[in-house]
Amino acid sequence: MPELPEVETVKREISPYVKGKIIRDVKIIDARVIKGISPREFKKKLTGDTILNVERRAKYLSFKLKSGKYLVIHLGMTGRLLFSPDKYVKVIFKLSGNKTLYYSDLRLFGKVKLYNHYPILKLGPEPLSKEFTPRLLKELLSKRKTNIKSLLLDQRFLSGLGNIYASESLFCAGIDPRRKANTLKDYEIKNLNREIKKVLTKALAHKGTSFSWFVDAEGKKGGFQLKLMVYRKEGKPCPRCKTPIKRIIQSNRGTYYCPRCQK
DNA sequence: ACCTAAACCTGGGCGC
DNA sequence: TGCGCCCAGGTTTAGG
Repeated sequence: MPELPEVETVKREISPYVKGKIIRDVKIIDARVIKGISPREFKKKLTGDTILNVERRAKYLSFKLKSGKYLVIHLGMTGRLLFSPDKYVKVIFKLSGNKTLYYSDLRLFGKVKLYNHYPILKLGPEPLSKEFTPRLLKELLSKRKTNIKSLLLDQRFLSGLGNIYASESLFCAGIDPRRKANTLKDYEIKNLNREIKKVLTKALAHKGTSFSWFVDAEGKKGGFQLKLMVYRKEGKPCPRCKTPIKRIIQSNRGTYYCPRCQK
């Protein structure tokens, strides 16, 4: 489900409601989502602690706790943080002020983990940060021989992009997803850098993309699925030149692109 | 060091 | 209705 814009949307929605709240109780419905420690330990360590704030890094949400610990949640493909339960609730956090936060996850690719200290995650730069410049992108690309699409999905290279926004950014930049990373020209790198920022910013303004799974904490869908150019549009006309959109497989993931517009 | 394929799960949608 | 297949917003691993 969730890439940077979706995770950021969840963060913005839940922050005001969970900040300053005490975790009164933790109920674990399915222990498979809890990583690193036993469900008993998890519940014991968390109960009574206070949530100071919520941050997003890449596709991770981290809850900073008063004790100095960090509760880190990755939504995987179908993870949700909700204020009302759905069919697939796996963990229940009872908070002070009569608020309950539900972690729901159909496919169980998500992760809930408790760190004793600030988590060190092996992640590339944030695409919406000032640090992510054409110059930095050029530097990162220069060492890599793999295709540009797969590289954009690699979180150690650049963090926050997923399958939707990788395809969309490459379309907007007019770059063929099969191109070897180190063969991109300077002007293409500049375009790609700009389009990544543009696509993510726009998606964020629409509160993310919702096909079937993504909803925010209030259960509301995003709106960016109406703005997609190529993603999941195989056979449909390219919005720019009307050539049918193609779907290919790269690193076991579907890639959508226009064979005419993307060189 | 770098790259790819498969594994982890459950469900929706389609053709027959 | 049902079966079998393909598809799905992600990450980690095993192996070349």
